[in-house]
Amino acid sequence: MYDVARLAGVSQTTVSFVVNNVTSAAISQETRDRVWAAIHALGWRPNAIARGLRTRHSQTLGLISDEVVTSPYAVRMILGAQEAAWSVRQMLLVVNTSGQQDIEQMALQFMLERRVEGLIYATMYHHEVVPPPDLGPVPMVLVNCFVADRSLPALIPDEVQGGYTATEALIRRGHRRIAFINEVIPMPALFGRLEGYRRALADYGLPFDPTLVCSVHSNAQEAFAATRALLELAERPTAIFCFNDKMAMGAYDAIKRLGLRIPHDVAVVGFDNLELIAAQLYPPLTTVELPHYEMGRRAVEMLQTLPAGETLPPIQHYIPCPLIERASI
Amino acid sequence: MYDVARLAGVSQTTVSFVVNNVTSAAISQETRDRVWAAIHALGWRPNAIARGLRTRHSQTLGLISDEVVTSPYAVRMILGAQEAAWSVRQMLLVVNTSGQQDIEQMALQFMLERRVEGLIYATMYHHEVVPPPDLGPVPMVLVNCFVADRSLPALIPDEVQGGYTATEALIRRGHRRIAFINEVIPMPALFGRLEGYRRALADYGLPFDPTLVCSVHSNAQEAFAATRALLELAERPTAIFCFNDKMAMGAYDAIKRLGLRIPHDVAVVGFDNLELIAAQLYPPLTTVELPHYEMGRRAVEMLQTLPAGETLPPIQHYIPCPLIERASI
DNA sequence: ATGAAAGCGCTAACAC
DNA sequence: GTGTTAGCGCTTTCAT
Repeated sequence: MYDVARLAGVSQTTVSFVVNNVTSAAISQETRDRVWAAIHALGWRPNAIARGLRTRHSQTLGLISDEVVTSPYAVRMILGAQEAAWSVRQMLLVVNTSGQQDIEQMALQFMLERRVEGLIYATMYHHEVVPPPDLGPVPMVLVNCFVADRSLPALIPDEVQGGYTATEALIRRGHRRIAFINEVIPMPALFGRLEGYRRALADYGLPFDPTLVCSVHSNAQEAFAATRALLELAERPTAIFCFNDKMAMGAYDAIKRLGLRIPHDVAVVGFDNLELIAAQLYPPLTTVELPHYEMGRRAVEMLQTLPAGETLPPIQHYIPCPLIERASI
Repeated sequence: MYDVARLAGVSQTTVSFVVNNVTSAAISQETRDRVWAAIHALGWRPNAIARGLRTRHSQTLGLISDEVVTSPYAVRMILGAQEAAWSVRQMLLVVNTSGQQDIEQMALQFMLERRVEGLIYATMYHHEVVPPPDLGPVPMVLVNCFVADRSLPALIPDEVQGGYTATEALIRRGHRRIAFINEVIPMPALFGRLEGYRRALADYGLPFDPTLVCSVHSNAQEAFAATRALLELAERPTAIFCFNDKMAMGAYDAIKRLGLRIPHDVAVVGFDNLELIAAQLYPPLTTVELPHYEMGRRAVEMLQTLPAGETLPPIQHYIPCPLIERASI
């Protein structure tokens, strides 16, 4: 910067002023031009580290995740966060902990040492977490997870609304016997989607029939068997709501194997909106989207709105899960 | 740090020495303990920004990608890069450009201002690129892409070997009429895999039959049609090598629709190893893996080995694509 | 309209 | 074994 100043025949202060467009001390246009010319001539680039030291702003956000970075389920979360950060000239420091506590702890330390101005703690699937306690002075927001006592702000999918939306879509198409193949491992998604399913049924005056609801592990194979069983029922369902798209994949196989057509004979709706599956299946799968992009985006947005030094209110934000209509209902 | 020093009754230098475990000036164990005690008492944490300014090391690597971050194809690349960086205490600054030149240019500037010590430029699929010219003094390695004149080091999948491996696996199972449903849009993967397919055939003394090779867009639907056509051939193939897993998904549908069984009647091998598809398909798909994790890992590894200030030799590294055996052949 | 000077929090010669 | 001191490259107050 001194070199630039010397070449432009001004003080280093002036260079700083023109680079940062400081308005309080108006520099003449002619001087500005000289300075910029010198900058380009020298190929000088400001040193963000030095600037950060001085301003006490790293312009950096930390993103700690368990597996989310590597899971196709949720990569859009990173995209949302990164694009939002980008729009306010911040950058994202990411580390994936593979679920290991020690890595998580160290990652947090590293980020705090780098003076990140906010932290996002994200998980691959919606569940309860216990993040490291010592966050120092930086605000943290949870994405796709929450702490037991709700003492940290969180952005989580509105599972109930998602289950409701899926079921309602089916009901609106005239289906009255709607099966639900649920996940079997207890998790918020399981309870929430089931609750949404029941509420939709109730709201439309349809009975809740326990024989139409089953629980299996969420993979194509178990869903295949479950679908088969469902379709062998005396009064078989005309529509199946699958806990996720992987299961819908198995359901498709079972339905086709029985010579039935989708959606003519049996309608199917999934959950997750995994492009790779939903769009490639035949017919393309109507499904409910997990709002990963939106959660990532809002996470950094929340971190922005924070008047320096303050802490975010521990609000649990339920983000809606929109229906993505394709051709399976 | 001054506060810590005062509390421990030593100079600030001593604190620095114990924090950084400086061996050149051995501090007595008793002093070390006092210093650490003070550090914990005060909850002090070193400021990596100040340290970076002084040492001129940011301990940071930049990762610029077009879509790779958001594509399930390649998220493992980030994992590989991040884990490797982690093991040498570096962190990753990531930005996804969505393919926009201006974002790319700015991202590069931002990273250079933050004094990243190395750059990784990655793309979603294997193709030629023109990265921004002004890299400043930092080394860059390309991942999953290359520049026309090969003037930048690159890590790319060995498509030829991948195609060869897939075909060979089929040949070893006794297949002699092996179809290949290739991609239609010209790209290295298309040419490489075809080349591998031909070489394997030749090496095993099998004739190359052009009627067994077709080109379609790489989606399930077109692969469905292509497979159908292939299976209606007078002398139909007993095995199909699909350009990618999405296409294998379509091939599965077509084979099953014709009442044929996999792999008994027709064997299938894919490419990409998209867990989501390959493992969920029934039967699970044998496929060739794109070495994303490995490319990410090696990229940061290469950046490490660089004696400060030097530039990486522009070697094009072809990373092998291993066969992932499941149950479709 | 521009410049002098005082740090931001740390590292690393060098001195004792 | 430990302390003194001089920066690293910037921003920003206060003078001029």
